[in-house]
Amino acid sequence: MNTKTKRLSSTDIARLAGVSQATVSRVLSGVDGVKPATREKVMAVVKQQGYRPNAFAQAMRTSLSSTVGVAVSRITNPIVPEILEELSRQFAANNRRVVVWNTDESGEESLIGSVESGMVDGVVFTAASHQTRAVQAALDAQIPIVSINRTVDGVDYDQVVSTNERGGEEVANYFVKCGKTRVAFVNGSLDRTTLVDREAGFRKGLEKAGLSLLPEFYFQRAFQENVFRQLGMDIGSSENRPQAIACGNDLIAIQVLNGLKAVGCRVPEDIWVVGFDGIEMSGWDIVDLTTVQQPIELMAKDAATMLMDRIAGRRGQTETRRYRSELVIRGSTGNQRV
Amino acid sequence: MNTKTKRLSSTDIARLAGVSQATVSRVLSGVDGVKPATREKVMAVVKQQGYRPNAFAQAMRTSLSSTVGVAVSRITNPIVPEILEELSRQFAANNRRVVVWNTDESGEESLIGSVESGMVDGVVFTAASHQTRAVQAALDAQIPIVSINRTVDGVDYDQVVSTNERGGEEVANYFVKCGKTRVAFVNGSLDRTTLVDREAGFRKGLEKAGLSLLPEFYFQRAFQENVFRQLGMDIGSSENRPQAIACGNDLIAIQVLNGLKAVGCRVPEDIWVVGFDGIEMSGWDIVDLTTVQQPIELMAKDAATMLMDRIAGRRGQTETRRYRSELVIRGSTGNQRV
DNA sequence: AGCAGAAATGAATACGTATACAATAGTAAT
DNA sequence: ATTACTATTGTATACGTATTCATTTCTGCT
Repeated sequence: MNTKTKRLSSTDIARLAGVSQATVSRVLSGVDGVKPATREKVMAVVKQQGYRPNAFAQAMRTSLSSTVGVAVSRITNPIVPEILEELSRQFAANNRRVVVWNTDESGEESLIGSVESGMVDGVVFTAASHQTRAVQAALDAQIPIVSINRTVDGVDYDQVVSTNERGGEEVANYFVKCGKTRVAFVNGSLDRTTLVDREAGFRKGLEKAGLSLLPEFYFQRAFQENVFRQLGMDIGSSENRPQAIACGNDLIAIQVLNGLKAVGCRVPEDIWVVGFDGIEMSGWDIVDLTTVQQPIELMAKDAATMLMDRIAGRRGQTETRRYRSELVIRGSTGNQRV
Repeated sequence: MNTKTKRLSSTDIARLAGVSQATVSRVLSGVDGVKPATREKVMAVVKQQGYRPNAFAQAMRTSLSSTVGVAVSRITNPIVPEILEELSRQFAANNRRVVVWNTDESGEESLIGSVESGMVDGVVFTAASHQTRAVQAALDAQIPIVSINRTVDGVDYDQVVSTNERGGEEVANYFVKCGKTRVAFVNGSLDRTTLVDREAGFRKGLEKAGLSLLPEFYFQRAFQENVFRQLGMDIGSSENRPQAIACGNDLIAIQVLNGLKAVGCRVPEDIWVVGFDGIEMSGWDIVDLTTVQQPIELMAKDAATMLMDRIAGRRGQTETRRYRSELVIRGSTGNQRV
């Protein structure tokens, strides 16, 4: 326990196996041109000594880190772990480490630092706001990036998006067809393109039906502890409340549900609520939230693949892949189909 | 965009600043003994060129990676992001990168690989099951580790735990004092010490009151999609159901709530439910789950600090820090205080 | 057996940094 | 001005790997 044994190097293995360091390297990197007998002899020593190549020396020599970064914000929004799970699965299956940055606080500095110091071979940006400088840093460092549900004007990179605007429109259509004409929209910070697009689609849908979103029924707040719950309470206890509320994402919708419940406003009897994202939780019996679902696992998988392909130099033009989102009708709108 | 510019090295900076590479290194690592004028001259070039030291070369030279690993399992359990958020905050504030391994699938191999190849300076293990080999790998590699709510017999390392057994006992006492004598316990995989301890405490509490946990009211399942929801449905629709259910953690409890709701069994009127962990969601109005709350942020913060101290060689004996958990009474037990 | 050519291995080197050691410039005291 | 320092900078080297180039060892064939 106290005997601080030094890590073995390929040179040590070479000495023990009676070969040169170059041969050890060749064996471990799996190039051919090594005699099977030699290979076995080396591998025996490697196994016996539990040797692993030093990742940093490898990275320095090859300028490849085998590490990718994932930038997330608000990791406690349940959609983030869902994305992370799939990304981790894909990257782990391809022998890549995953560095996660939570860019809420000082995270962006850390991200930029890692990118600029060559720590990562590529970065996945997930829907988020305060990462514009980091995107620029990655572009400057000529490191491949992919984004999920996130767009920055004026720069082009591979993207995976869902049909956010169309989804918003679909919610509006649904409301209209069900006779809900006094409708509200609750949104978070407008620095996230997903939220902007969803709202735009919703407004467009209303307008196509000859309606419009009344200013007193439009609410925009920065995401903070209990802000949307309070909003739900306000809406639920107001005399002249809307018949239905559409929300920028599921987490907002759930907080609104909390607020409504807190003031005894019943869903769906007194008011309808619709979310956006289709997080797993939305399907729970105790949540039962109608939502616009996006195939988030597929999107994450796609993003991982695109990034790895680009890192390997297997891609040309940047590309934007669009996934169709889908309205899933549940109890928060009385399970009412159109 | 296409001009693949090479990264600059400290040697390049040295040349541009008219000094030696060693001086550049001295300036950037902040050692004293550099004339202020020289320092400024170098820094000017560094700034102008946007130079950042190569992280891998630094790591190789110093054998310090400035990276810590965090091993999690079931990242979609909401307590995990809560822990990750606090850990990220602490580590980012100390200029350390965070590598996250999701050890559900192939994750453990990846973890072991990273540890053995010297990728990380230390590892935080969060409550989990299939990481025993990884713990051993870290110990073998003499890399500092800290665990949160996790114990492996026979090996000693720094730990942060909450009073899991005592919490379980407290739930039993609560049930008994409220006159609930026909009680059930629903647990997940017993390879997690938290779950084992909570169950043990619950049983102990019952026994102290002269009761015992009936075999037909003890349920143990491996965590899988809808397993606990199905269990909730079974319990809720059985003729001879218990008066109250204690669960190994909040996520299990919530799935049980889902199942109960699905079969129209009302909480708390028909049956009580209690969770364990105190995830944020448990306090939501639409969940309103009585639970044993642990100060998870404090625990995560403590774990991060302990790990960094040990990496810096500032710690002696291994230590176990215990945090008091606390029963938080909510609607799933009718808000009934004792 | 001798030889050409292929196959396998070894020797040498570079990656970019931090640091021990050597060398130089600067300073104060005589 | 000379000495004896100290402060500052430069030179050289090592970290552990992958890879180029040179060298040796095998083959098969005559």
